[in-house]
Amino acid sequence: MNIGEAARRSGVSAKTIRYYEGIGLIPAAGRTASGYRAYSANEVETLRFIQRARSLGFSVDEVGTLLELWRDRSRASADVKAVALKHVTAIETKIAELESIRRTLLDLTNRCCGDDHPDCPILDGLAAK
Amino acid sequence: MNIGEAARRSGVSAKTIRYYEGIGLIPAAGRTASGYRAYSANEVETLRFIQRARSLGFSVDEVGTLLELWRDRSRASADVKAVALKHVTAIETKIAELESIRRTLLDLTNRCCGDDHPDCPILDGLAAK
DNA sequence: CCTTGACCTTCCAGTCACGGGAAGGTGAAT
DNA sequence: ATTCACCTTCCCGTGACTGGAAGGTCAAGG
Repeated sequence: MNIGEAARRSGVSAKTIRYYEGIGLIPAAGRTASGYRAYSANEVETLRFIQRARSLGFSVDEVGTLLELWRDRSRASADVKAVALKHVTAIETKIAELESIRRTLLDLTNRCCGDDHPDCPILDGLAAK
Repeated sequence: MNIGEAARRSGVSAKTIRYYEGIGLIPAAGRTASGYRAYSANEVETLRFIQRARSLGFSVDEVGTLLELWRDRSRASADVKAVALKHVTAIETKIAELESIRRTLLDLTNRCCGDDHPDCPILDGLAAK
């Protein structure tokens, strides 16, 4: 299977597959006689794993760790859970930051009448505190 | 006032001030005879404005727009409000994404007992759907 | 047999918003 | 005269890609 087909089946773009190979996240794919990369169903499965992990916000580094655990049959599920829970904490921190920002912005925008006049509590709020 | 002092008073690092000057977000600062950048209280105020806007998650580009509006005495507050509300929408989208991810991850981690055994619903969830 | 078009290859550059660090000049105090 | 903190410009690296150039390959149609 060529890289384009692997990309279609995995949801990871050809460009990104090559990138993952370049940084060592996945081993270098086999090649046809003419130099085209060739992928097996197994490798596509790995790419799908990576795609799902990335879509859950894991960094490429964390995905590397998850891949290792995935391939390691003697892993402890506690190790996987630790990675996932650490990520959950990071996400919750980020959500809290965004909600704080959201509250501040809504407070400012609610106080701004938003008409033709120049007076603007939003700019005032940014200018001084 | 030297750049270091301006940095301390504005909360924007000296490195970042030079960067902002380089990309044209702020006009080039005046210079002393020996080539040091010199800042007035006014310029520090601008930097503080930028710092607050950035800390609310506005992109540097959006900050540029806000700065223009700030300096434009004939602005309509509606224009400012539009920028702010667009940003609020973007933030709310981001929050929704993160909460969706959080729910998925918590669902997976709750089903993973996290002990010495290799069986792991988290990896299974990433591997297939 | 030739061409067309859709593939594939490598490599370089750009994104965003900076931070690190090198190499060298300046200012003020000791 | 020296020390030391400050300043200058310059280029490189970050994360996770995406875009694009220049060129090779493959299968089908004329």
